[in-house]
Amino acid sequence: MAAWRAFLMAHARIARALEAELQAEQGMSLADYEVLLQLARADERRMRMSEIADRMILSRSGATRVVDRLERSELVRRISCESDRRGAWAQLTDAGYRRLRGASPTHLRGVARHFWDKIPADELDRLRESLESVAEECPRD
Amino acid sequence: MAAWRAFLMAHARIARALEAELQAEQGMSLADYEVLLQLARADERRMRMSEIADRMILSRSGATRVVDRLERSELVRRISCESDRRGAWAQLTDAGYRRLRGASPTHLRGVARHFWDKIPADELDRLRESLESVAEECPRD
DNA sequence: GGTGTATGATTGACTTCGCAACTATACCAC
DNA sequence: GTGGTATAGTTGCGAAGTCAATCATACACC
Repeated sequence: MAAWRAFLMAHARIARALEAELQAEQGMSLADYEVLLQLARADERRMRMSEIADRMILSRSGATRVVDRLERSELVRRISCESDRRGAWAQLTDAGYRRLRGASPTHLRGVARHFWDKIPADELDRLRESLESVAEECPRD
Repeated sequence: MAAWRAFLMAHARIARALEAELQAEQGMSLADYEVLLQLARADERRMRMSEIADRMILSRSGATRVVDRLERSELVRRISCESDRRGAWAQLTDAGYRRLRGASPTHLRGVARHFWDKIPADELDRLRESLESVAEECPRD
């Protein structure tokens, strides 16, 4: 049980610290950052709404609202899907890409300081494996 | 970086699953459960508001509101502090204790199924150590 | 003892997110 | 094609949490 509490504790503290740093230095939320990052890595820098929801572990309405916000800041644009007219793509704009690149040093430094650096390298790898298997087998909705 | 993403992923999925199960079977949120649990373990089953905020990694106003909710359900009562009249205790009521005991099997089963059981016992221990050190050294506000 | 600052808790305004309901489109069966 | 069901996304509403401001009390210093 101690491991579980440590897990919750670590998550809460790190997430809060990263959020605060990103907000202070870059005026961006962690959620927004993560979405921009996923989009930047995606093919043609675009993803379907539901894909965003899945990767972010967000409800579908949650995805709608994140993209709403990002679209208002012109970091992302919506493109309706040709092949399935119910669907929509969210695509990273150039401004969005620049914004992401601008913010990433802050984020990477934060993750390093609060997470990587505290964990021995060999343990980091085992930890990744364990957590991946935990996430993998967890009910997907 | 993969370790960090796995960490986020695992947290999001497990927390969501536990929340859903607890809500479905016991009509209780995870946040409320955790507060009741901390209170049950505390001396005289009571804690100061700010202590609750710290342990839950919540803002002070957040703590006020959780206790508001629990007080409305009569699972907790507020007692003004004798020695520092600005302060307040939140104390678990008997009903609150029964509610906690009623809900704990659901929660424990969930943590076991989604977390413990997926991680080899020896790794679980190393993981706890790593995460504790991570949480420990994280800026406390 | 009076003044100034720090601290515990609460409140109001706001943001974010989930659920349930809804719309629009796709797909399947006949 | 028509009807029924499933899926993609959005929207209204409510729940929960934050920040900044506020109030009351404590504490320190002169």
